[in-house]
Amino acid sequence: MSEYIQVVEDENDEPIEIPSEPDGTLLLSTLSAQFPATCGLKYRNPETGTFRGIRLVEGRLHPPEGSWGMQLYVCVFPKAENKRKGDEGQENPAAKTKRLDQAKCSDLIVLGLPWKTTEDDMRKYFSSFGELILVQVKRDPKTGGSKGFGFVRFSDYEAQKKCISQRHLIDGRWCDVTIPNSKEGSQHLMNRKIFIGRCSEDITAEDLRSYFSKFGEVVDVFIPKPFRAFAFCTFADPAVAQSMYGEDHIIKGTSVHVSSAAPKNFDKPDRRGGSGSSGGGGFNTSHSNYNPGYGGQERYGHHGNNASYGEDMYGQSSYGYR
DNA sequence: GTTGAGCGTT
Repeated sequence: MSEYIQVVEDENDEPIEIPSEPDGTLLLSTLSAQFPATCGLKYRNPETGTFRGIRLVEGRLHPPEGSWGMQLYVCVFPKAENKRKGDEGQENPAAKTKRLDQAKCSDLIVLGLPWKTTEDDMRKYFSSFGELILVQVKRDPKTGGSKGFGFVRFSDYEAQKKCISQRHLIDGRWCDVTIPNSKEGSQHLMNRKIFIGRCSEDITAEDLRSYFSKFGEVVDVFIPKPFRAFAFCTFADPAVAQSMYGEDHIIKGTSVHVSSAAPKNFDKPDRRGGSGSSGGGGFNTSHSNYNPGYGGQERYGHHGNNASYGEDMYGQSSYGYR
């Protein structure tokens, strides 16, 4: 049964009521719609006053005793920066302010631009979100050809938030906008996406699109070539993606398994030495290592595809490489 | 055969 759950970011805040799903679980996406960047919930054990963590499985938070009740739940945020061991005891009120202070605009990377898109095109498109103070298309210095990505920066943080919260149809291709090299950024991109495992080779991108469109608007399908028995499907709405995590589906007679799309580059498990925290603040989590050895030279060859589908079939070319 | 692809000459 669906119910409303009282949630606060900080124990002293006024609660916001968040709806659970019909099965009683709370989608992390529902929670993060009200509390961006939150990664979980905790509540105080009434008997001891100690915080208890809420179980999180496949994007769903599970009620502690079968029901959420009138209990107050407190958001948990990733990575308590600034906190040395032993400091845990005091929740200083500055903590919240600190997070708010981070709400500054940063450069945003625009991934997946059509080769033909120019800075003027980008400016035209993105200015609808707010005032732009940077627009760039990255090009090969020799050929002058676009590298298929660029950067924008807004002056208004609300514009930035809006912009990174959705996919963008630019000159006929779906593009992602996110914080460069940041874990937050990649998480953002992942939560609209499902990983489809156990695919058979006869399942085409077209099959996946038409099948998953039953559940919500599909904005992208990706099948690695050569065949590797998995695929990705991106929905316009993160809630659609997250509601499917953990499910099995039959497509063309094959049982495929849907789970969350993990970032390609996972953080190294061991971080040693002082984290090189730049004093500047902002979203500078510099710990994503992006595949240094990869050349990506195919991108410059040609646009012809040995993939199954033409680039214009859906107005985008996720079916080829690129 | 269950985790792609793209990250900035300033």
